[in-house]
Amino acid sequence: MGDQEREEGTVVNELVERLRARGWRMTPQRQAIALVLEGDNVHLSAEAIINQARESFPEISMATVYNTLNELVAMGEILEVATGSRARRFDSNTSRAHHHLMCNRCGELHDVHTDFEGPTLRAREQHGFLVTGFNVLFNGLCPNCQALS
Amino acid sequence: MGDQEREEGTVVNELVERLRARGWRMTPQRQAIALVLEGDNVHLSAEAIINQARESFPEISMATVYNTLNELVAMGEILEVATGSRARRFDSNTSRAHHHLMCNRCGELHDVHTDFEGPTLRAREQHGFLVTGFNVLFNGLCPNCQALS
DNA sequence: TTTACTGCAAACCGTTTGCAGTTCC
DNA sequence: GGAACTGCAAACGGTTTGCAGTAAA
Repeated sequence: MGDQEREEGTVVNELVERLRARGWRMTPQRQAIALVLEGDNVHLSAEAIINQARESFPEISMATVYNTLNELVAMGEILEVATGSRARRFDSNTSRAHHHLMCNRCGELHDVHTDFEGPTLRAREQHGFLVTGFNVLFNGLCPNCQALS
Repeated sequence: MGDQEREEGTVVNELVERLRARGWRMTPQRQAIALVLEGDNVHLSAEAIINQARESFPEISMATVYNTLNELVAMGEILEVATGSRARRFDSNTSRAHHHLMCNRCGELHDVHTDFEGPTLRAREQHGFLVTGFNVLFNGLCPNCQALS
């Protein structure tokens, strides 16, 4: 809170600028959401995004947040992480391909960058698919949860 | 249907035998579920499992299927695949570590086996986690969906 | 002024649960 | 006989939707 100061009602935020450039109407709701999504290691659930967005725009509704998140995903401005858990997790880091590390216990997520060029599937393992990419989900216990067990 | 014949009401199925050995009561419901899970490349949703189980035991209820699937996952007899989609997908292949290939369009899943020993995270990328494993999800278009687009 | 966007609240979907009744051992 | 299991149906949590009203451009 407060890292991003408002200047006469306008948020300084790269995502806001990109959305404006795409022709989006820049409502205070969308600015609040963009503010939450700013940063390098943001992997929030929709609920967490709503709660944080309410800090700068208390009246924002779930519907608006979900609508916005879905549009952002559709246009590639944010990513969805396949975690296997019930609630979706959104990742605002689209600038560089990366993978994820998740805590089995509390669900904490981190971006990770690996050395290798990535696994490739031999032709016989492709089952006729046109393979377009892959994601690696590392898992383990975060420092906090190690201490607890 | 019919690959696995009943012999005087008893299903011949390795999973059934393992569960019996674990002290499970072998109800017809559980046999029906085990029958569905038999095979090498089974990646069904709970709904699909219910529907297929009803072919051999029509009265089976959702509650029983979900209860059973959850217990099977908890005891490691089946795996859950993190696909990022809303409905869970269950994988009955626990005999050999493997990864998955999913169709972006229709959600079809395949087991895949990769050459490499797997990505490793340099210490600085572990963020203090105790890393216990990883899963790779390849994605692309299955043959069917390639033909459609 | 126009039409994109918002909030409400009800619906939705996959999953879980409490409980009374049944069945396996 | 008794504990383990089942089915029902209601509840749940996360997400989506229709629609009437509001506000950005």
